[in-house]
Amino acid sequence: MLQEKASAVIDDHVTRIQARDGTDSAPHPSHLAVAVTSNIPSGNESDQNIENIKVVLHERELWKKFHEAGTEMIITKAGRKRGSDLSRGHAVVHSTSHHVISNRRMFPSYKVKVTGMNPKTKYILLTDIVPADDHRYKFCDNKWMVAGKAEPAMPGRLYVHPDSPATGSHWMRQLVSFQKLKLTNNHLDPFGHIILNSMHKYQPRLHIVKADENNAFGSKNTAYCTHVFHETAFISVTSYQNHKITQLKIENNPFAKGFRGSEEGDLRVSRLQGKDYPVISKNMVRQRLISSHGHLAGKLGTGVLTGHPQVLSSYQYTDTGAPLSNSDPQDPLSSSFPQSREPGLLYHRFKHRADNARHLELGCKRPYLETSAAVSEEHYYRSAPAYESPLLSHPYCADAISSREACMYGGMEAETGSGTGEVDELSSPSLNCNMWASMQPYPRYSVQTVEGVAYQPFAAHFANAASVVSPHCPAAVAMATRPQADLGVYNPTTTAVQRALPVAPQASHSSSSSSSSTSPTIPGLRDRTSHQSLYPRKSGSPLRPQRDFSIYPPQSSMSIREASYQYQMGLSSAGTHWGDG
DNA sequence: TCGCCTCACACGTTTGAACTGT
DNA sequence: AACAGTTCAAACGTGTGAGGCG
Repeated sequence: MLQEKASAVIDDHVTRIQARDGTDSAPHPSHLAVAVTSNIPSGNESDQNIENIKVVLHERELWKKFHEAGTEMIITKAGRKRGSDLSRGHAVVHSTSHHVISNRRMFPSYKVKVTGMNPKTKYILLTDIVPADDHRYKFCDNKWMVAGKAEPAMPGRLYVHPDSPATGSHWMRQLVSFQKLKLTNNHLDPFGHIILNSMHKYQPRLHIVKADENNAFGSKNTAYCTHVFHETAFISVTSYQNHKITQLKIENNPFAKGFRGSEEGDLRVSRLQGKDYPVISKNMVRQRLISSHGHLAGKLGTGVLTGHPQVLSSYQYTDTGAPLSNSDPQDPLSSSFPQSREPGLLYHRFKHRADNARHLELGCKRPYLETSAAVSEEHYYRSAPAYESPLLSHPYCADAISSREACMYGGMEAETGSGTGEVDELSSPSLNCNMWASMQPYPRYSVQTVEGVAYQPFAAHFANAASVVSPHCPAAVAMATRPQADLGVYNPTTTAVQRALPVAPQASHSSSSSSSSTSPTIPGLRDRTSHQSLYPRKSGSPLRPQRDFSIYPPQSSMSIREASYQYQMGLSSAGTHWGDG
């Protein structure tokens, strides 16, 4: 019954979104991420409608620094014990969560300032990380280049903010931090961390779901919005490729303080190696060499690997919803990262460049030369060519991916099956995480980008979620866990929904940081929120500044079936200009 | 040989329980 | 007794380099 209702809502919503397609994709002029509504109920909402919610990316300048250099995020496998602590003689007591020690957080961390919420309305905040395109990359010639087709997508997972659901006043009181979101490349990750493929480009997204009891699951009044900050896009790596990124991380991440200072850092390396003299790391030297070589190569390769100033400054879309490009002539990222599209140009251009890049592969990650070690860090920074930003938003070409694996519920499903995930859902009563929904294989959806970075539609996550266990946020769990079969997500109607789903941001890199989209109805919330007593929360409790929201603990034993609800995702977007703070 | 990945490591930061002072 | 502030060890997060693998 509920499912039918949800499907009906989706259909209705899709219809409206389709009617709107092509008319609302223009970037929103605001400097904030303004939710552009596509289907907001009229007359029965307060002024704080979901489309009025504004989200500002915290530390946007830092993000931009990384973005300009081509953000990389380390992904690792998990499950090892901490050898270093053991070696220090610490009495290591391993709790369940402490066994998971290797997965890495994102840095910069994903933190946002939210305004415009109804203080009394409850919202669920969650993030996901979706492929930004269908390419695999390699770092060559000090640039990121396309290295082929993307590997099948990892199980799509959601990170539900542990405070969810909470009132608008709660969210607006302070920064909302997704700092403890962790990344992994372990396809079988059982801890609920977000699974990514190495050397692939991803785009984090923020979703805000209205979860108050008057806008609950099945209600057409329930709304949500999606915010995307293009500067948070990154390429996942198992080890840093770009020395610039390494330096930025070291300089800005407190945990990496031990590596700060070129001389001190080198000395530390020396100590680690039992030497009394400074040692320049191989990576450092390599990067220096590549940097120098890349500079030359870049000149030699002008027009092939370097910037294309003519690339459009705003996203354009094909009739089918395919993004064109988001490159901004002023965005340094545009200059070194292969462009998949340019205004009026076709998508294959990307490949063309990749092919061209082969001619320059001599400069790819060559072994460092000892003589390069003589180059001081200071000299390196002063003489090295300005880093060209390798990270561009590449539109995702849904057609290009033909066989992404459907996933079951978060973490446990990766290799136990594929497709609906319903089986696993039934067989796996719990999950030690508070997030996650499965990502639908790309081919199942037509992805419409609104502002450039195309990716797996949010709805796909929800619609195909096999399970999510969130002791903190049953509603969010619920919305992400409804079996896709129930949702009929594979039918044409659903495809239409996905076409209308939110996409990457911005019409202009230089002026826009995020896009947002909204949808009016997200069925399934009422049922969960009305059972909050099962998950005691202090929805209005004050938060510590920049509070963390651990994806642990693995406490919930709520059955997956219990958590199975449907979510609907609507779409619209707003190109956004961002004012700091 | 090469690129990518895993693992172990040392070090710094964060956290929270235990302790101390008011 | 209650609360606030301090201390400190454990836990956690980090980049690095060696080595494995295909």
